[in-house]
Amino acid sequence: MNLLIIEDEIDLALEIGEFLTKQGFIIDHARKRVTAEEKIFVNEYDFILLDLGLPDGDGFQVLKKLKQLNNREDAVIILTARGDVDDRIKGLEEGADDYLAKPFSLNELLARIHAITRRKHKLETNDIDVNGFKLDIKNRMVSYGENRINLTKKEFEILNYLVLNKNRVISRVSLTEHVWGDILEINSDSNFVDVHVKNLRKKLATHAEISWFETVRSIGFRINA
Amino acid sequence: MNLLIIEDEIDLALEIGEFLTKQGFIIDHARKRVTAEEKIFVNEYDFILLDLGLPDGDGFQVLKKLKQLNNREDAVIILTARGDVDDRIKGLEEGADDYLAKPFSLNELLARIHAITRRKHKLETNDIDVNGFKLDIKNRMVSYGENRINLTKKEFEILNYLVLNKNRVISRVSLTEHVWGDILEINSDSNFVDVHVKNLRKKLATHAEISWFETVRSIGFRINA
DNA sequence: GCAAATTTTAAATACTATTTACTATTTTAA
DNA sequence: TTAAAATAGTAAATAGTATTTAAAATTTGC
Repeated sequence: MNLLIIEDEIDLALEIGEFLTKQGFIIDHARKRVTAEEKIFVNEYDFILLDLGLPDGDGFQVLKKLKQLNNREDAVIILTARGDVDDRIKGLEEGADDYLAKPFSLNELLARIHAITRRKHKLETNDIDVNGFKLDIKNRMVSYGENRINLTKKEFEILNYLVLNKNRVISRVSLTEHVWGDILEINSDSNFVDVHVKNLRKKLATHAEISWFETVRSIGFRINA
Repeated sequence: MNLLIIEDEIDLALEIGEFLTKQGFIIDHARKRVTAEEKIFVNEYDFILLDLGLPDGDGFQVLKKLKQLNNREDAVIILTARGDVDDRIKGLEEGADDYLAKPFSLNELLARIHAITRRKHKLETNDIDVNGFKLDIKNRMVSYGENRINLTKKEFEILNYLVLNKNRVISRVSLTEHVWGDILEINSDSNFVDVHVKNLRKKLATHAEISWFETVRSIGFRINA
């Protein structure tokens, strides 16, 4: 999953970034309103952490611009100063998914992210069952019955993203965007996505039949469940 | 569906072209006003992406010329610089179907294209029912009841174009234009249209009776629904 | 700083879609 | 009724895309 931090306090942004990178997230960072907007127009994010007080404008402006775009599912978490109740209310009214009062613990942030994922995909728990395979999104573990399947970070991220978007064709571009980050910086005439998909499939296939993990020719992949 | 990109930034045009080609679109490209106009006179497009700032003139001129032609249903999406509100309004007044502010994400473009298709054909959703067969235009999937039907790109495009123009006879030339692109570059004494229609019919017919998929002798095909 | 694990690149192979070329069948109209 | 035209069907050649493998580069964990 990819995440954009819109925050001018660089130390804070770096701290969050480092923590979430360890959790397998792909982090992008904008310090100013304009850069944030540029990034949002071009890339799609699973999560956006939005600080309201930016040097060149108001976080709400960014939120408004985002909401004008079509077909976007970026989840927005607003970062406010503690006690600033009005901002929180306004944020939620403008379509943010959650807010977090500064200072907050990184674990709290992570908990919110998982909560939003559950809500967005209508999950009861942090576990998802896909044709007998169990994905534990919180602990980033995959198993089939009693057998643990050791996936690398990229393999897990691919599976995770496809599973959360099951029954939809996910293009290679979109998969790249969410698992590797900013498309503009990626060498697109390589086949690294396919190689990882191959390795992932091989690991899964040792446990069961995986015809539900389809390739959609010339577009991308789809997991049927 | 075919689409003409009128845009002088070659990198942008190529990026859009590559993305939409993967989605099954047939792409044509003009960098200058004059070439764009020539192409419009010769071919009919499902969609035209029109950048306003062209090296040899104004995009509005192209739009005006297009609107003077009769019996045309090309949908026009104007590309403007973000913030240029006057141009958007003028564009819509001059008969454009939508506008898109640069820079934009490719998914946003695709969303607009689908929205226009729905509007143009008065569809409530992205699904069309044709005598029991279900076409999901967004995911490019066809099914009959619970059964998925795997169509190749060309097969899907043929069905899609005929279905969107149901109850009208579509000539081989017109079908060729919209599914294969620029007629001038196509070998017209070949029978590839018929071969694909044959293959498509065969796949559909395994699920149900398809007498509604008619051949109109010496002209083309018609889907009755 | 080294060894192991992971990611990326690159090239070969396998597979699927598209087009061509040809034959068989159907339709039309003299 | 029959010959010409149009369409339907088949199979092989070509083009395009996906999969697999292996090795190089990079990152991670001790």
